[in-house]
Amino acid sequence: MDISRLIDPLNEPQREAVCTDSQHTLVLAGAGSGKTRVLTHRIVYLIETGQASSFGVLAVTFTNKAAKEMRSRIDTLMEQPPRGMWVGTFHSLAHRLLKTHYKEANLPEQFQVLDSDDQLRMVKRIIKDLNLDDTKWPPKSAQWFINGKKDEGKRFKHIPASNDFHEQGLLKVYEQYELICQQTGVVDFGELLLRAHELWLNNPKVLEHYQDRFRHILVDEYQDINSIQYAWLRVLCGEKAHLMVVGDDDQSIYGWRGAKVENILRYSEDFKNVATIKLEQNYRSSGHILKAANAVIGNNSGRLGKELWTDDEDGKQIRLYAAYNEHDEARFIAEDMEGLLESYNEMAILYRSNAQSRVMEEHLIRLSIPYRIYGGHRFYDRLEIKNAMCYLRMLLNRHDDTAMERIINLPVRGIGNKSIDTMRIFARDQNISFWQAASQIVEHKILPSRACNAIESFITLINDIDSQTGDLNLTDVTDLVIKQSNLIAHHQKEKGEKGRTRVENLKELVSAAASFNNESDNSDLSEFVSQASLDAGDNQADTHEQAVSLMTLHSAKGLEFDRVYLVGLEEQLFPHKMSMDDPDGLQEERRLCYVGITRARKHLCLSYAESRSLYGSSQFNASSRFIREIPNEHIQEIRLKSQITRPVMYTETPKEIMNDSGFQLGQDVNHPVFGKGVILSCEGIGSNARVEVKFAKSTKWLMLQFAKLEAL
DNA sequence: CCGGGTAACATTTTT
DNA sequence: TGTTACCCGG
Repeated sequence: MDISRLIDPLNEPQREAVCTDSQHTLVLAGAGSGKTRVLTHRIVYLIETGQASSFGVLAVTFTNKAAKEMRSRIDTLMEQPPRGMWVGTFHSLAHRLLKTHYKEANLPEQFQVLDSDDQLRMVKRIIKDLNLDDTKWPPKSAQWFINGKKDEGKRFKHIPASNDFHEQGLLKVYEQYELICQQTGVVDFGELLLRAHELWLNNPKVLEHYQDRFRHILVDEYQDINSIQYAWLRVLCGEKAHLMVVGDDDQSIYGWRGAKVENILRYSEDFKNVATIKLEQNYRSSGHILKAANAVIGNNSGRLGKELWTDDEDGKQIRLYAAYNEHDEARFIAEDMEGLLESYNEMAILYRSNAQSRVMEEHLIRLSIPYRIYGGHRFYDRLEIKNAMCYLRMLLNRHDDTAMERIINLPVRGIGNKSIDTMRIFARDQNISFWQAASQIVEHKILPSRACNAIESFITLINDIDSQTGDLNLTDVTDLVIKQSNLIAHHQKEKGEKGRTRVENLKELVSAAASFNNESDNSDLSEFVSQASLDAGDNQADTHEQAVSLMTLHSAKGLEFDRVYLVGLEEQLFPHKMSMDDPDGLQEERRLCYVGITRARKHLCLSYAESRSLYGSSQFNASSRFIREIPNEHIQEIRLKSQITRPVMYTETPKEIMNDSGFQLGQDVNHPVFGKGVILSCEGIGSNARVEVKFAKSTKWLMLQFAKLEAL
């Protein structure tokens, strides 16, 4: 077998990693050093040299996207697509295991996955049922508590009773929550991992089977692994498996949700015979950018220590723009992009928090620059989609209370809150499911006849749909559901753009079902519903359209662009005020900055605003310490064009700077419609001259030739 | 059932 | 400041 095509394109450390004989391997892969390449080549290498069969390979990632990417890259490397190989996220693998061994895991065959939305509803209800004050125990934080515990691998029974009154409440919620999940046969994300781990521990035979099978286990993004994922992996590996983990301690940015960098730092202690390989040659960014990244991350302590280098030239210096407010910042970027011939697809604006995107949008729209915001709600999280999915869930399992509660009066069929309350209490007292409660209430006419009729119509509806689905395929079932349930009609009645998009989304769901049917050759409804909760539902519908990408630094991890604008580099914002006082928090912020810088291939532009209005009030923050951590020789400061002034609060008397608008920054003006305002900025010449004015209720850009502005 | 008014809220996010 | 969730009145 000729493996030169696998080996030849690699550099020395990459090759070492791909060909290692070591049982355990830690690959420290810096940003842009080719880690996915190492992982995929390694897998194909193992198979083609006969060291592993494809059945014996397990590769774990964090996101579905990464799993998909890995799969397709392996497929292109291999002469024939490998069979029986497991590639997936921790969650999807756990789900698969639990589906197969549902009995051993003490789950119903048709158990469903509870997404965070459903989870929150459930927690809310429990808090209410327990008569807990939801101001003292906000559902969100109870949810956070539960998930945190599960990420640590702790069930209610593992947690010692607490003296703290507040924690006692949380524990009660947790206890009740576990109970209800078990009763209704639903499993949340953390539970998937927890159960999968317990499956190993409680069923030695099952464990043994998988230990025998998976002799080669590979894990991507190892720095992001949490306690329960680690535990699961540790048990599966046992003594025999070969474990290769790939990660970068400098890119650990999910500590706040349970990821433990310690796992990567401790790897050589936890496993024996570890070969450590560092990938430090970077193939992505030019010199200045890389050196800046090294300098910044160099301020962190406790690193495993890597220093990226490149064969590439220094390239362009990093530009630094000092804006005087967030509008100036956004305007500068939009104008900077406007004249470029590069493709918009190769540009990104990265920010620390989502709230920053709006101003950017405004200015991009103004210059008609197409953009796409990442990290919105996932397709399957949209209201109308969730509703439709709940109908599907009801077909699978009538006792899915969460689903039923959501759709029993949707579209409206005259079952009011009072009736639902009665049903809920009835169900709880009798210890039966919502569905059973509904049937009995109808049967014994416990509610007024109008309500009973309505409830009965719901029961009939579900049964009717169910009886029609007999030999239909998945696509047709979905289509049937959205029509028969009247969801389409319901949203069609909604006026405005909203209703239209909702109807479109519902139709999109039918095509999603169709493609699930085709791609995975699977028409199992249950699988489809599970996949929906485990999959983000690919947000990137129109990737082909040219557009600038806007996203948070977190969601930028793993991506790269020719031209990156890293904005809002101000103390309090980045590093964020919630994290900066804690040393670990600050280090994580710095890693985030490192991630941001290393996203850029050729151009990086940093910016900060001297004044930023956030949540109503203006803040005057110092520029971020991260800027100062970059040596000067890599930075080129950009000064403003002559007609625009620097800082100066608008409330103060502005400097004597005139521009083509004839107005001064900070000047008070009056507008016939909007009333009194203050000039924030001016731009354009002659008939294009326009000013930005802050009025009492809004801030607007006005064309001077049209707006009848009066100086005060 | 809708719509308006208003109080509370506002890192980061995948599964 | 802008959004959103929730409450009350019509």
